[in-house]
Amino acid sequence: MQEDYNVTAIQDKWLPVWDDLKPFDSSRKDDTRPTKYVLDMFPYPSGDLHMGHAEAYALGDVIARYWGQKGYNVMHPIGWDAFGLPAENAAIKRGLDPRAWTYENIAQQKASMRRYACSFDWDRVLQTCDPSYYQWNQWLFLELYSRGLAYRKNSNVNWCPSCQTVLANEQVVQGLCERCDSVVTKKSLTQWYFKVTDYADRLLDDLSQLEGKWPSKVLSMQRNWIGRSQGANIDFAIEGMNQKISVFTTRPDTLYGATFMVLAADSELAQELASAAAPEIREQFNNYLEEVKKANDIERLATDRKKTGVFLGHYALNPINDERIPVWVSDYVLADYGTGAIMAVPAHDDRDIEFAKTFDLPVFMVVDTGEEDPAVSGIATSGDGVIVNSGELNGLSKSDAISKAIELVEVKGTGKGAKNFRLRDWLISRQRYWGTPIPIIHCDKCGEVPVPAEQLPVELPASEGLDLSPKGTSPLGAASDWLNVNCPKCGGKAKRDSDTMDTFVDSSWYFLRFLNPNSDEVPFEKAQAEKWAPVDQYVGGVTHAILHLLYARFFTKVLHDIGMVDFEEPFTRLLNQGMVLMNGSAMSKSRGNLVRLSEQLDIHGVDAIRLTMAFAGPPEDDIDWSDVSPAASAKFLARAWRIAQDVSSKPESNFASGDKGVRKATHQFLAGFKEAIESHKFNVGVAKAMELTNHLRKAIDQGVGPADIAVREGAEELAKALSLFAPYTAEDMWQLLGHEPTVALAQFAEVENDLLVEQKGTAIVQIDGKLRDKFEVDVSISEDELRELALSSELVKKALQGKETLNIIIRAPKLVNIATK
RNA sequence: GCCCCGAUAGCCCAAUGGCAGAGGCAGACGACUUAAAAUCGUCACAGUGUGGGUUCGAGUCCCACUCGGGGCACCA
Repeated sequence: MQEDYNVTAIQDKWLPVWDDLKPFDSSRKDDTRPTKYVLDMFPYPSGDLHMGHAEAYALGDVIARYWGQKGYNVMHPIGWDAFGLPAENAAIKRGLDPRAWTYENIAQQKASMRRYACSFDWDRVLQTCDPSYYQWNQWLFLELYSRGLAYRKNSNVNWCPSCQTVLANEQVVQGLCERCDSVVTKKSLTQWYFKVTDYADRLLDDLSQLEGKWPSKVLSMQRNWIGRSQGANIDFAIEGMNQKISVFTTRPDTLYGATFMVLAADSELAQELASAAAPEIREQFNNYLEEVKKANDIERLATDRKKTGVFLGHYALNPINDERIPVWVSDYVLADYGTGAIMAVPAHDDRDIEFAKTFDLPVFMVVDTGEEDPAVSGIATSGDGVIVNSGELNGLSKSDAISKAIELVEVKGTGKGAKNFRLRDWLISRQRYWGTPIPIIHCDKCGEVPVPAEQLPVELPASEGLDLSPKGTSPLGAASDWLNVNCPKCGGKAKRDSDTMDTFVDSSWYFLRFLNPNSDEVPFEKAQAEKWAPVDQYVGGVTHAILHLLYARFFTKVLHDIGMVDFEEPFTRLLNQGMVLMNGSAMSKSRGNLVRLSEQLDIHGVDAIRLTMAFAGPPEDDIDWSDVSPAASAKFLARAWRIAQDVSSKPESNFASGDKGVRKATHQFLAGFKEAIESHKFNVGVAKAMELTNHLRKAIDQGVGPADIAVREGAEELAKALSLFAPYTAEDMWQLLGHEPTVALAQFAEVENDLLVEQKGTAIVQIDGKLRDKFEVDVSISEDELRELALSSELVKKALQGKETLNIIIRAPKLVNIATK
C-alpha cells in the first residue's frame, strides 16, 4: 500500500533510534577508520537557536556526514561559549542568576540541535562556564605568565562607558564598542595583557600556509590587522637637551626632506619637552592637550579634519645633514603607534603637507616623480622616482635609497632598519562577573603571586549578594570571602585579582579541549592531539575573521612552543558561511523581519529547512529567506521519498544486470556529487540529487520500471546523498529500501568509470566561433575523420561560401572550429 | 582614498577557455479527477552590467569604467 510522506512522523520515528545507535560516536576504542576533525564554531547560549545557526549547522553537518559516509571516523563535537556579557545583562535586567540563565539556554539549544539532527558527538561536549573547563583557562594563563607572555601594565586603554569595562583593540569598531555601539573612551588602568606582538611575524607569515584553504578575504583581513610595515627607526637629537626623538618611518629615503618633527600630543616625550619650554609654550601645550583628550576617536578619525598642533619651541637635528628642524605636537600622530613621533616630510606625505600648509612650514622635494614640485602644487607625491637634493642618495630609486639611507644611519649609529606592527598586545582583563577569574593573588609583600596549580580552579563565587551592574570595577571585588586569601608564598594577608578574562580566551583553545573534554588531569592529551588535530575543516561566520581566529592562531603557536601540540595552525581549512537575511537585511525583532527557526521547522520540517539552507546558493553567499522556498524543498524530499517507496526489487548488492542508462545516471551522479561536496558547492550537489531523482522517476514511470535493479541502485545512492541534507527522509528511504539503520554509516558506492565512458558524443562545428552544425560521432573519431565530416556538412559549406579558410582547429571528438579571413 | 569580492532568464542560481542552462521558484499548457488539491508530464523565457583587448574561439583571461557588497584607513 502506498503511504504518504509524513514529515512529523518520520522525525518522531528516527530520533530515538539514533539516540540508541550513536552513529557519530568518535571515541570507539576499536575504530580503525582514518580520522577527520570537522568543527562548527560553538554558539553563544543566548536564547534558542536562530536561522543563522540553522544555516551554519546545516552546512557543517553536510561536511561531517559526507566524510562519515566516505569511511572516515569523524569527530564533530559541539560546546557552548558560555561566559560573557549577555548572561550578566539578563541577570541585571531581569534579576536572574547568570549561571541558571546560561544553563537553561544551553539545554534549550541542545534540544534544538538534536531535533535539527546535527551529527554531533554527544559524548564530546563542553561549556566554557564549567569550572572543569575554565580551570584550564587559568592553567594556560599561568603557563603564559611563567613565560612572560601574560603581563600586567598601566596604559591608556579602550573603555566602554556603557559596558563599564575595558575592551581589546579588536573590540573597538570605528571608535565604537563592538557590543553596544557606545563611543569608546580612553582610561588609564593597570590591566592584564597577552603578548601577541611577540608572535606578530609568525602570525603574519604563516598565513601563506592557509592560502587557498581559508577564504582570501579572511587572510587579507588578518594581514591588514597585523599591519606590518618595514622601515627604520631613526634618532634625532634635540638641540640643547640631552634627549632625543626616535621616529619610525617607512620612507628613510626621504630623510633629507624632513622639515619638521611631530610628536603625539599625548605622548610622554611631548609632556617632557613642554615642561622644558617657555611658560607661554607650556600653557599653549596644556590647553591643546586638554582639547585633544576631549576629542573621541570618532572626531579624530573624521577625514576632513583640519590639522591642529602646537610648536614646542625646540629644534631637532637631522642626523643625516645636521639640519635644524622645529618640533611640533599634534593629534594626527598617535602615541601608541611606532614611537609616537614622526619626522615630517611634507613633500611626500599627504598628512605632513596638510600640516605644513596649516602652519606655513617649508616643503622640500627629495623625490622627483615627474609630477609638479609639491612645494609649488601643494600636493604631496608618494610614488617612485629619482632621489634629488639628498647628498649621497641622489640619483637612486626609492627602494635603493631606502636601503642606502638605512645603511647610512646605521653606520652613524643614529638609527637602524626596523619593522612596526599595527597589532597590539591583547588586553584580557574585564571588570565583569561572568568570566574566568584571573588566577593571580596580589600580596603587599610578594607582589603578583600565581595561584598554585593544585589550587585550581579558582572558582567563581556565587552571584548571590553581588551587585553585577557595571560600575567600572569588578563585582568580584565585593565578594570578600572569596577575595581575601592568604598569600601562597608568605602566608600573609593578600587579595585575589578580581578581574575576569576576556571570553575570547575561552574560545582560543576550545577545539583542543574536545579531544579530552572530561579530563581532570590535563587540558588535552598530546596523543589525542596527534590523532585528531589540527581541525581539518572549521565552519563559521566571517564575523570572527579577526578576533577569534587570530587569538586561536596565537594560542596554537604558544602551545606549539610549549611542546603541547606539534602543529602551528589550528584550522587547516575554513569555510565562512553567509548570513541569513530577510528582505535584504539582517533579521531583527526591531526591524520586524525576524523569521523564527522553530516556526519554520514546525511548518516545513527539519529536513526541508536544512535542504533549503544547502540549496540556496554557494555557502559563503548570504541567503535571503524571501528568495528561497522551503516548501519546494519539502516537495522535492517527498518526491525522492516516493522513489524509495516505488522500488520493488529485493535488496541486492550486485547491480551489474541493471539497466545501463539508469546505472549511468547513477554513476554520473556519484562522480558529480563527490566533486560538488568536496569543493563545498552544496547547492550544486543538491541540484545533482534532484537530477537523479528526476531520472529515476522517469525510469520508473516510463522506462525500465520499478523492478529493475538499477533503479534500486540509484535510489540507494540517492538516499545516502540525501542523508547529508535531510537525514530523517534519507533514513526512512533507507528503511523503505529494506536496510537497517543507519544510512549515516552507509558508504557511497565506488564510481564505476566504465559506465561513464560515452560511446557516442556530439561534435560541434563552429565557424569563427559561431555554432554552424553538430552531429553524433563515435568518441574514438580521429581528427582527420572529424575534419572530413565537418567540411562535408551542407550547413558548413553554405556558411563558408565566399570565405577563405585560414585555419581549422580540431578538438576531437567534440569540436571543429574553422577560422576564416 | 586604498584593497578585496560580485554582476548570467521575472527571481534564486549552474556552466575544466569550446553548443549559455544542471537544478529550483514563479509562469503557461496537458494528463489524472465530477471538480480541486496532490501527483505526473510538456513548454516558453536571457546571449552573460558597460566599453575595449588577448584568442581559432571569452560568461570564463587582461585593461578601464558603472553599480552592489565587504575590509582597511591621520598606522608615519
